[in-house]
Amino acid sequence: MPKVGMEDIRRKSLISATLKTIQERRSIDIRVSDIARAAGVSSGLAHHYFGSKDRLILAALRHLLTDFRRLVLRRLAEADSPRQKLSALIASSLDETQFSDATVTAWLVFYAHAQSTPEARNLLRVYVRRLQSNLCYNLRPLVGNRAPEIAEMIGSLIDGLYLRQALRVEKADAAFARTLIENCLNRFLDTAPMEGQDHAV
Amino acid sequence: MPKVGMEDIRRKSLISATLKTIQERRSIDIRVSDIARAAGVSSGLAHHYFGSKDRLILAALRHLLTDFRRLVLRRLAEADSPRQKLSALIASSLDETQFSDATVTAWLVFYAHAQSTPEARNLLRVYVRRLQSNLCYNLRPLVGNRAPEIAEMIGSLIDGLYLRQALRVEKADAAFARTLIENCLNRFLDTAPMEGQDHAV
DNA sequence: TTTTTAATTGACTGGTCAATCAATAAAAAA
DNA sequence: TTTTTTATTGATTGACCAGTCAATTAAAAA
Repeated sequence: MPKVGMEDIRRKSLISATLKTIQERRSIDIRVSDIARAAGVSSGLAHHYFGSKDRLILAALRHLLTDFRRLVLRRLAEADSPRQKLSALIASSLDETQFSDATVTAWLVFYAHAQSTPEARNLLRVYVRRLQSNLCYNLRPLVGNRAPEIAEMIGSLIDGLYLRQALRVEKADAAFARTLIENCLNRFLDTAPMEGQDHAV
Repeated sequence: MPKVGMEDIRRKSLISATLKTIQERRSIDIRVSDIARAAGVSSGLAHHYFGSKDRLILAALRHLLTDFRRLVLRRLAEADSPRQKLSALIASSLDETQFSDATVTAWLVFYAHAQSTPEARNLLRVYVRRLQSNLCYNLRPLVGNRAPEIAEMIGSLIDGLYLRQALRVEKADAAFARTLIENCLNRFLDTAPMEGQDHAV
């Protein structure tokens, strides 16, 4: 039933069906046929467009990351000062949709998947590094050369809150998580020496 | 070849073979026959003693958790003051062996596995809750009713540092991670009001 | 209209693996 | 010694599933 230009539509719907299936099954151990059914097509078509299950899964990860990046950029654009940009970075990681059960589950599943899949690992590493350098860049005017350490702290806090959110039955509120990080950050800003260092890190 | 009392030996060696296999493959997607080979027995024997792959994997998780708990208790016993106990809790999570590539990988793999396996999830939740209440209990004399918030922060930091360690190629030093958390904690101790609250959390 | 070409299906193949089971071996108990 | 009991194996079964392929449909191009 070929209406030309279906490819793009199918690819997109297969990719979101993949995410949806991973989220519902709470695992990466899913069948291509399930994904295809969720997208309303045959399993053959999934292979036709993506070649293999692995590549389809990578495409889904890439999609998750791109979505997130879009969110970050949008929020960053609305912020003026470094301090506001820091809040924008925190807020985009811990915005209500990102901190939802489905999204958090997907992240965790992909993180684990990346352990045994070099290409997934690289994709995630890029994302981590980008967040890290964003944080660092905006921290520098505020805390000088303690920026890398504090960036690492904030980044770890975000990831840790995700991990714990994934495990919780009664999901925590995204606002709670944001406040927690902001509080922590403020502690370092209030009293932090503008330049000059104390402990090596 | 029955020398009586083999059961205990086999169970133990199958459990550590399971952990080892998960760590080597960096995945929970492993074959019973691989585990058995690593333990030097047939795959039939693994089923004989554990009934199913699932139960063997749960036993491995339980073993990881018990090992960790033993470490925590040992370190706690050596600490006298609440402040020292906090450091003991941090140090046991981020001790050199716990922060090693193999261990960190196993944790991440199990965390993801727990998303789709209720029994694994419960085991991990118990571990998180126990750490949390330990932290909280020892924070209370130092920071009053901000204890829960700060405990959540430290717990999240630990988990986040694990997650990032798992992703890194050049593994970070455990001492670096400990220092980072101690620095953060100190910020809250130095200036924290003994009682009395500011923001709701 | 005829031909080409993109889209799509679902049956099929081949490989993989968890779990079972009947058989065997030898220590321990009688 | 004979019998029982425990330990152990590896071949086998049955289910599952990724990926392939030949066939079909209908839009688009000629």
